[in-house]
Amino acid sequence: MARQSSTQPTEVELQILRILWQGGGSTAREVHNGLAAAEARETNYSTTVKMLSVMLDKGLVKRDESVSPQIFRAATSQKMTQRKMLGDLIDKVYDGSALSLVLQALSARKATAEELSKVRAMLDELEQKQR
Amino acid sequence: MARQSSTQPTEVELQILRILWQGGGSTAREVHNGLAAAEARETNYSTTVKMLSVMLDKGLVKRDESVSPQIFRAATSQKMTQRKMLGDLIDKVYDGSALSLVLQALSARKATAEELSKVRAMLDELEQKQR
DNA sequence: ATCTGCGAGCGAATTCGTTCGCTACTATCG
DNA sequence: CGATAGTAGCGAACGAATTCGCTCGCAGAT
Repeated sequence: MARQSSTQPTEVELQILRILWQGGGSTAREVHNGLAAAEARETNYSTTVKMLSVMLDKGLVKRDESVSPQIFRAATSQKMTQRKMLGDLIDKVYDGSALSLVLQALSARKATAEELSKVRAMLDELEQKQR
Repeated sequence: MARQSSTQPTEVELQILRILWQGGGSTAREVHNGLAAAEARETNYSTTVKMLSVMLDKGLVKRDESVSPQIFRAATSQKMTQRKMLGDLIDKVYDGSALSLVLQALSARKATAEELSKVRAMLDELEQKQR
């Protein structure tokens, strides 16, 4: 049991994690339904259960066995996972340059004025710290 | 032959693409050496050749057979690939919010003053367009 | 007490990415 | 002309991720 750490969550694992992050904790049944709802995913219920058990082995999720049905929770916060995956993407496809990623993210998706001002605020804050 | 479109390049495929993007075009041998140099990758030469042929099938690379040794080139630009992968990441782990990704990217990696000003310039430009 | 439905879990089957061994071809070297 | 070295390609093998079939146990309904 227990591998983890080195590798990123796979596709399906990520989908499951998203459901868990949303609900804060879900039963296998809820995860399965969420999965079926979100994606064009027509997999068997037992597949979902299996995924959860695999993820438990990997340490991606925690399980509360004291209640029935059992409740699954993500082992790591969404923030942490985001941070890690973002870093990986930067290394792998942006040659380590966070800057170019940011620029592209800004230009790719049209942001609202409100969003832009938030970014601006963040910039101000960063420049504060720097001096 | 020819699958593509739906799925992202895999790990190794991405490494190969990076080499191709750099050189603008490379022989199998060059790719292999590049691979060996960059990563702690001790794979056989024929593995590299196979990967290239798989990627050719998928449409990830193009091949110039008129010369010998043949020259491989990435089928899509680095920019395009970045854009696509970035979009995917935003959808998959940031619930579609480019904003939170940008904020996190900015805060995670400490940027230089120069970088920050570039971001600022981009912001200005975006706000220009908006009105 | 039986039947029925759901939770839980195991192990086999399938798919996909990755690796390599082996063969064929070409061109150069002596 | 062989011998030698590098390129090209195919199919098998392997491992990891994903899928499911089938079994078991427990609760509530009949």
